[in-house]
Order: sequence, then structure tokens, then C-alpha cells
Amino acid sequence: MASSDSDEDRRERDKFAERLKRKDKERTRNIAIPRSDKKAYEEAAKRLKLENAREKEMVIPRLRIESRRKYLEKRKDDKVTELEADIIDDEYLFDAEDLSQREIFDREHKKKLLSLAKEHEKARELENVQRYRMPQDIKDDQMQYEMEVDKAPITEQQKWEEEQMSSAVYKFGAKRQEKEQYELLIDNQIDFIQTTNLPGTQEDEKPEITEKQRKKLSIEETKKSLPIYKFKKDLIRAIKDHQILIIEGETGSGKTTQIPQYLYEAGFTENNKMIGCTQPRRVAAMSVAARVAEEMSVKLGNEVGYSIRFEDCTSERTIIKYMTDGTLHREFLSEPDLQSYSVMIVDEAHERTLHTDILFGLVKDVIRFRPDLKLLISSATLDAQKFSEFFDDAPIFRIPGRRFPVDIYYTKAPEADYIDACVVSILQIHVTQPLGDILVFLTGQEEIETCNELLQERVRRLGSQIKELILLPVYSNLPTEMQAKIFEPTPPNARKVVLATNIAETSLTIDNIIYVIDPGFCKQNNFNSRTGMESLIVVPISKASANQRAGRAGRVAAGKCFRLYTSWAYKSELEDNTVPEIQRINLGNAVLMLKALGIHDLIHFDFLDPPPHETLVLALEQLYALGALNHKGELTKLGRRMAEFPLDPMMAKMLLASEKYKCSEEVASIAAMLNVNSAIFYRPKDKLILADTARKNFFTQGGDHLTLLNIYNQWANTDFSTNWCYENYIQHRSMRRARDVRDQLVGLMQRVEIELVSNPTETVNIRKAITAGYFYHIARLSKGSYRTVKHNQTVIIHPNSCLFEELPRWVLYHELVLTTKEYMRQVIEIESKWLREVAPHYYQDRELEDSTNKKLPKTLGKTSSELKMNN
DNA sequence: GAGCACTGC
Repeated sequence: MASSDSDEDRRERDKFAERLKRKDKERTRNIAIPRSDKKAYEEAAKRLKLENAREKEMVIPRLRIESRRKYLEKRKDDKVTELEADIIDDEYLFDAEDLSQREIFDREHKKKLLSLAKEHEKARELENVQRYRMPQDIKDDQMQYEMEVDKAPITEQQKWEEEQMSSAVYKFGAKRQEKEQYELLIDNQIDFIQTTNLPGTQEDEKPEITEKQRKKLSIEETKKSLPIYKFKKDLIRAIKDHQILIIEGETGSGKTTQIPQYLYEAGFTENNKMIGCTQPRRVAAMSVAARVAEEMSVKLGNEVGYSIRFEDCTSERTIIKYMTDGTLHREFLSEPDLQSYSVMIVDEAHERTLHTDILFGLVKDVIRFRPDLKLLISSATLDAQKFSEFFDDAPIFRIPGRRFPVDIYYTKAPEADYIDACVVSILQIHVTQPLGDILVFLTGQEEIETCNELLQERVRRLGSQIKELILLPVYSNLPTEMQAKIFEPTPPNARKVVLATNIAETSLTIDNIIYVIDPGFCKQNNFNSRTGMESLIVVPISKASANQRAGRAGRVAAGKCFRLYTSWAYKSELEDNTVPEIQRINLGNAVLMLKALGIHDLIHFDFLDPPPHETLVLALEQLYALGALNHKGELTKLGRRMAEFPLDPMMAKMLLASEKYKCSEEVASIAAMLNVNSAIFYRPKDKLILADTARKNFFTQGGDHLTLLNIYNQWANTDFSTNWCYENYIQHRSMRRARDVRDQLVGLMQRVEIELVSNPTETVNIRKAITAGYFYHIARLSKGSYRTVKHNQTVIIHPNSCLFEELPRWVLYHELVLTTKEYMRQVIEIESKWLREVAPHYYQDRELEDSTNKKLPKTLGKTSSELKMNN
């Protein structure tokens, strides 16, 4: 590229930026009325608390009937192994004296059957038995469960067990001596030992006012009852005295709702400036804004508002604005100096989302030339010092929280199979501990389902001998109605067991959790910038995460957390903190945005924790290859337009290229569908074949992107019908989201002056537009296997792709994922000559000839060597 | 013939 080109680029880019600014100025702030068909706020409210009592009444009996039905079904195939487990469970949990004549007879009968079966399969049976047997090394004075039914039960144990089994209501704050007895029993089953305790706050010594009582108090009284209230004056003084303040606040301190109000009262919103507060999650931004609007007796969207993607609920009058961190991130593009704000609060900074991490660097820069801007960083205890150091030794202001103590138990020995250990622990808690709901952290949907099935089986076999146990799975892909079930109040004399993924660690808060079971694992996404491959693997959690999980047991009363690992493992094997997101993911979009903000020297950008060098280099290389950066590393006009899209740069480029190929409408749909692509198809376990057939019926000539387009168009043609989704095993929630994304993209396309044209039959043009964005992601078939052009890496087409059996010579993939193998997910067939057409600077003719003996194309030497990161 | 932790713009 000649240097005159780059001058031209710059001029064009600046002119374009001017036009955007003008457009923004003309646009007045409006009170946005949420779309009636979306009602995200209402949905959030529903998720936060369940109000519909009638629904509850319907659900519980249905659950019981369902459970009974499955039980009867199961009984038909009377397997030996079940029988055996049955007997063991039975004896494991109950002593003969608790049983009726009939129950004893049943048990004997079962045992007879079992011994017959055992003659045939002795060896295997033994193995199974031992799985459930008590550890051999238990002390004599402790309870032992054995096969003989006539063994006399230990009276002490029996006494309190009776007491517990008959107690209908669980009273918070169990007596000390009782507690010790429970511990004794637990030791007998899975060996747990208590070594630590997550302390509660001092206030807890006196009885806490309940939520109900609190509601009766006036808003003013409620505000005064929050721990932060006592610190109001000091806090305002500290904020006046310092430009940056780190707020170290525990959960329940009231900082998120109160600080903006204090600042408003102290006059920080004079001169037409706003107080901004960022949240990592949409639901939090909405619900906190609603709460504050209520406390200030104003209508939500007027003086107090929120701004999240797809929904701007603010007005010209707004002075307190809650938003997601990503929204502020976007706002930087049109207002890099945060001129509208007098105070910016970054809440939940310890969660270290990609957006907050980048915001840290940006706001730190802004305050240098905005001495009137105050900055508050709010974080959990452990990280406050680190934030303080980053922000030039900013003072730390500590606000106590309101939390109950949680006893923490570890296993004595490592558990080999933590799913099984979970099941045993749940039953142990259920039988030995006072009522109170249990929260179990598992890694994913599959694990949750397995655990659920195992528990259901065991509970059914125990029948009426134990109190009702209500099993509730929850993970993000679970339909919202099913998720809402976890918020239903537990019926009297029953116990709720919530089997959750990490979603329950921060995103969902369930009331009345007294017990937490933490196996110590989670799934984590990782991006390998050398290969461009993503993977999702099960890893041990961090100490911070483990404590967050334990804290979930102490929200309404003193709780207990059972960790299915040893205290040694906690101390020496778990990392202190989870690796921040910014070090684990592809930074293409983030780098483009920083470039658009005029930050050229990314290597020396002030990151709290810098991302890996290779990730930055890859992102810059790609931006250069896409034409978003010129050879000096400056943003081009194309780059400026690409930065407007909240998308990966390759996808943004695809959208911009669609204009040339006269198919922008189609490409917008494809982009929207790719954005939700992991969750489009619904595969219920009992209808796998039907669901797969339905999916295959959408297959479209040319590849998966066109299949996605086909699905979107068909759905649009039914007027976005819910029923259509249901009939075709498609997740309606995902489609709705795709439509929201598409609407936003179309809006942005108009903003950056892309003409919207539709050409649904020109699939070659559509594929060329995709290629114009994704020419980096090409693989070719040689000697029966695919190799990526960029890294010469062997990959295969994902079995779910419509091209799985076709094997075209040249394919373009949307992403590489490492699961059991190295897969290309979402693939289209392309012709090699298109590469020359859409990326002549990147591919040379001879590299694209279809002879298998030819050298593979490589990047132009220019790309990496001449690209200057330091402008 | 495979598998989707969780957010967010």
C-alpha cells in the first residue's frame, strides 16, 4: 500500500468520524419504551423472584405425578444392580428399628433375590457393593452401617435422627450441641472435616430483620438500616478529597444502590452531569435501576435509568444511569472523555470481565485530563489492594457487608468420582441435617442431567422413608420457565436441591440456600492464539471462586459448605484467582475498538493484567489483513466503520463486504444467526432422532451459513412464530435473540452507510461476501484430509455440518473448536479463485491452484514484519 | 458421529 493511500485513508476516516458525530448530536435522548414483545425487564423481574403462587400450586403436584410415573416405569425393569443399590441405600440410611414389619420383610425379600443373582455375577457385584460401603478406617465409637439388619442401632444417633426426621420447620440458628451431632454423622458417610469458616458480620450476633419485616419498613428506614448508611458522611468526604477511590464492599452493604443516591444528594449531578454505574450483567443493571428509582420516588427512565444492549431506558432528565460495562465500553466510541459524567462507578470490578478490564485502562487515562471526574472502583475484599496499586495507590474505603457465617467442610480423602460423591452428600445432608435447601455446583448440562437421574433413582427407591426431595436443574441453556422453578418456595417439610452450573455463582441468587456442595470444578473457555482454536475444558476452580460458592450458603442464615476436595488441595492446588477473561479469549474486537479510540500502542497500554503478546499480535495481524489498519498500524476508513459493530472484525468486514455483493440483508441474517449459533437447535433426550431429522431438513446447498440463513428466513416467513420453532426443534429464545441482534446490526449498517439490499437466490455472492471477511479461515482438502491454509493444521469438518459427507476441496470455516478432535464448525464451500478476488493482497495466484502438490499459501511477509504495533 | 461453562456489546 502506497503512503498516499494511507493519507487518503486517514482523511476519509476522519470525515466519516465527523459525520458519525454529527448524527449522534442530532439524535436526542429519548425515553425508550421497551419493545412490547420483549419485555426484558419483566422477564428479569420474573427471574428474580417468583410471584405467581398459582403456578407454584400447579407445578409441585405435577412434579410429584411425574416423579411417580417415572418411578413406576422404572420398576418394570427390575435390574439386579438396582436392587442391590436399593438394599445398600436402605441400610445405609435406616436402621431396622425405624422400619415397619412390612419394610423389614421387603428388605429381606430383596436380599434373597440379590443373593440369587450374585451367584451368577459375583465378581462384578462385589465391586458395586464396595462403591457404597463405608470407609474401613472409621472409629469404633462412630456409627457403622453394615449388611446385617439385626445390628443394634446406636441410641444417640437414633434419638436425634428421629428428632430431625420429625421436625417440620427448620429454625435458623441451630443450637450448638445439635450441630456437633450432625457432624458426627457426616463423618461416617463421606468423611468431611471442618477446618475453616467464612465469618459472618458482627451484626449477625443480634437477630437479623427478615425480608418481610424489612418490606414493612418505610423506604427511608430501609436505607438507614443498610451497613453503608453509617459511612455516608465519611464516604462523601473521601470522594470529595480524592479523585479515585477503591470501595471495598461486601455483598449486602448496599453500595450499588446507595452510593449514587448519596452522590446525588451531595450535589454531584449539578451542571447537568450524570452519575454512571456499570454492572457486569444486564439483569443487575435493570433491577438495581428499578430499585433506586423506587427509593427516589421517580419513574424508571426519567431521573434514574439504565442502558443495556437493545434497550436504552434513559432520558434527557437522567442523572443516575446504570449500565452494563459493555455499554460504557461502546459509549467511549462516541464520547471518549466521558463528558456527560461527573462520577463513574465501576461495580463488581473483581469479576474481571473483558469489558471492565479494558475500562480500567481507559478511565485511568481519562481522569488525567478530566480533574473534575470522580472514579469509584468497587470490588470484593481480596482484590482491593491490587486495584489500589493500579490506580496510583488510590485510597481504599471499606464498607462491611451483611452476611451469615458459613462452616466449611473438606473431605478427608480425595473423591475419585465427584458426581457420585455429590449424590451421596446430598442424601447425607437430607437425612442428617435440618431442613434448608441445597445448592450443588456442577460443570455442565450433561453432568447435571446425570446427577439428576442418579438422585431420582435413589430417592424413588427410598420412597416414603425420607422427606420429599425436589430436584431442580438450572443452567443458562435451560428454557426460562424451567429456570424460574428454582425460585419457587420450597413446600413445607420438603427440601429443594438445585443442581446448577456456574450460573448460580454470580448470575442467579437463590434464597434459602443453607447448604452448598462444591466439587471444585468448572468449565472454562480458552483461546489458543497460535492455532486460532477454542476449547472448553473442565478445570479446577480458584480459591476466590470457591469462596464465592461457599458464600451462597450464608445469605439468609448460617450455612454450611461441603467441599468435595481436601483442605490440602484447597490450600496448595487451587489458584488464588481465576485467570481473567482478557488473557483467555480472542481480542479481535477489543483491539479494533481500542484502535478506534486512538490508542495505537497496544503493547504498552495500561492493562491491569496484560493479555498474552501473541493474542495482541494475532488481532493486529488480522486487522491489517482485513484492511482495517494500514501498514503504519493506523485505522483506515474501513476500520472506523468496522469498529461500529459489536462483532469480531472478520464478521464486521463480512457485513461491509455484503454491500458490494448486493446481499446485505442476507448477510445480516447470517451474522445474527452465527452470534447465537451454539444454541439454535433443541435436542430433548427422548426425541433425538426427530430433532436431528428436523435439523437436517434445513440443510442448504452450499454450506452451514446458508442453512442458518434458511432457518432465519423460514422463521421470519411464519411471522416469527413460536409454534414453528417448537415444531422444528428450534430454540425460540435463541431465534428471538437473533432477531434482536439482526435489528441492531441493520441499524448500525445504516449508520455506517451500508445500503440494504436483498438477493436471496444469489448464493455465490453471499458466499463471496462471507469469504471477504473470513479469508483467514480457509482449509483445503489434500490427500483426504483438511489442512488450514494459515497454520497448515489438520482439522476436520464437524459432524453436524451439512458438508460433513461432501468434502469439498476448499472450505471456509467460521470457527475452530477443540473438543474430542479439532473441528471446523459452520462451514461453507468456496472456490479458490474467490480468495484472489476478495483478498488479492493476501493470496497469490499460484498458491491457490488446485494441485495437491503445490506449496500451501502463506501470508505475505509484510503482514507480521512490517506491522508496527507502536505506531 | 458429536456435545454447548458464563457473561457482554
